[in-house]
Amino acid sequence: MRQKKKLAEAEQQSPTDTDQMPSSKKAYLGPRLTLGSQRSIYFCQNPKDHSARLGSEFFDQPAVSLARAFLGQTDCPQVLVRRLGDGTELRGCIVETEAYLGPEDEAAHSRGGRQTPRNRSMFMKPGTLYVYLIYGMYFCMNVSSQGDGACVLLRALEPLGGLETMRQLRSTLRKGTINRALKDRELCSGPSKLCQALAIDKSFDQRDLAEDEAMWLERGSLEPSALAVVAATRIGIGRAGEWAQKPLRFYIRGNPWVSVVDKTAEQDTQA
DNA sequence: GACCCGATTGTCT
DNA sequence: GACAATCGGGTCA
Repeated sequence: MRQKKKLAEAEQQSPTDTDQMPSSKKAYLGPRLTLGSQRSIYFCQNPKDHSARLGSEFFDQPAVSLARAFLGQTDCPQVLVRRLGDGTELRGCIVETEAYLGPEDEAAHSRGGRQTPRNRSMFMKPGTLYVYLIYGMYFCMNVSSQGDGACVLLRALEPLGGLETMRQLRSTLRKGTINRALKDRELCSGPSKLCQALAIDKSFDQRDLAEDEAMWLERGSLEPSALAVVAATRIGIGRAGEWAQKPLRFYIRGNPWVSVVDKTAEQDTQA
């Protein structure tokens, strides 16, 4: 497949990264905090390489809890790190997620307890990636959570590092003939956009986010966002009946990298 | 096999 | 806001 070939090429080469952190960040998240002695039970040391990597304990919680934990409901937004074949690291903090609860959830691929080769990773241990192809051309990335067939969809990232590489990956992989330069906020503001920006494809399916060498999660270092998380209905699941109405999408209020803003939900969850 | 649908995105009007 | 793109996976005969 052409797209797969491009991803393979991205693994091999990436441009020199000299980009800075987006300037609009401070406007809504306030000053950065340093980690200092801040540690949680989820914080683990990996002497091999990733000192701030989150371990498997972090992922071992129910889907709703994990979906909120990615956004830093109780501390700060977590950072997804992708290391390409040439050593380039792409970083972005998670600003939007959706929880899929498993067999009971009519919107989940595991509804009714369906277990197929495609969604097998939904039933694997918490922290396992579930990557699938949608509409024949896009990938979506989930992280399995506690609970059989339950997982969390990563919908949007706020890019923190490697923006020029992300821009190149997005421009190369996306559809359309007009090759205008993408704005920062167009890089990772959607489940498939972030997969393109981080060069994530089906080969990541069933990998363990707690152990993988090419991608991991780090404890974020921005200020806590406990009061800024909005709970809204999930996107693109109109046929899921009453489950389509449940507030299982979570995002950081006011964050410009969120894919879809729900003003009604924001009024219902006034900070 | 045949057929239908989709946890999306980008373009056009 | 409408709609096309594009194909793997699920379902059914």
